[in-house]
Amino acid sequence: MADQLDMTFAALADPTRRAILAMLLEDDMAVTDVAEPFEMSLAAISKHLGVLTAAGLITQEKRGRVKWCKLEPDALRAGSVWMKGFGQMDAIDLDAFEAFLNQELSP
Amino acid sequence: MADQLDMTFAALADPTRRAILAMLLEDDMAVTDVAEPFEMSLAAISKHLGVLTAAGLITQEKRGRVKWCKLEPDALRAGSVWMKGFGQMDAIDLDAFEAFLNQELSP
DNA sequence: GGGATATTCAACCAATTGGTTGACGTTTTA
DNA sequence: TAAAACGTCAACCAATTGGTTGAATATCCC
Repeated sequence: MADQLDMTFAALADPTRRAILAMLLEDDMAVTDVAEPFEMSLAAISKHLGVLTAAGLITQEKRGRVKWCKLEPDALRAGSVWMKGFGQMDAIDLDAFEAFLNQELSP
Repeated sequence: MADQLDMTFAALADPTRRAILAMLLEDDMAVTDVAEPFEMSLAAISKHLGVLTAAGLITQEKRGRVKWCKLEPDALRAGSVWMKGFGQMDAIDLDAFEAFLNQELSP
């Protein structure tokens, strides 16, 4: 199964989903309002929100008939940290990083 | 078509490709040597390297019959910068990275 | 109750992805 | 010169992805 990093990066690899995250940065939003600026069906947006939710990048809470979408920026942490590891190699603990590499290599 | 962020994140969304990047962090490698630890065909690895090259995450240079693969860590910057827009990312530092490593290591 | 609103579900479709195998072109080595 | 090593290409396949439409499920309001 796809692990956390797989899901995080895959979720970010779509411009519609990145745009949704950017919108949610401003404020929590209902599904219908998230969908409004996009030229695609509500069902398509609902699927995108499902991908973002599965990746933990957003959470959804239903109040009445409205489902509110909320950004979870902490979920970006793992991915961001992984990326940063490639820019700061001179600064990090090499032994720990080796161990991390070995773990990535064993499926 | 797919823009730079699309390709960067999509390339990172596969554990084989992340493992390859991690290997290249140690040193430049020939395609055959990149493929060696994986239980899949050389052609499959060649395709993964193509995806990484298209995303700009690695470059390949042929010398003789050997094609050397080299990490291009700067290509991660666009994605890293995008993620930084999401607030808490500023808090990421060395301590966070080491904590991440330790957490990843305990099964 | 009945109609409008909010969202998802199910079936379908085309395109993409990640893998395979076998043939092929280069370059090195014996 | 012939064989081996390095790597890609082409064709194929199954599974996944991103989208559609239409029906279904809740919930709110009159």
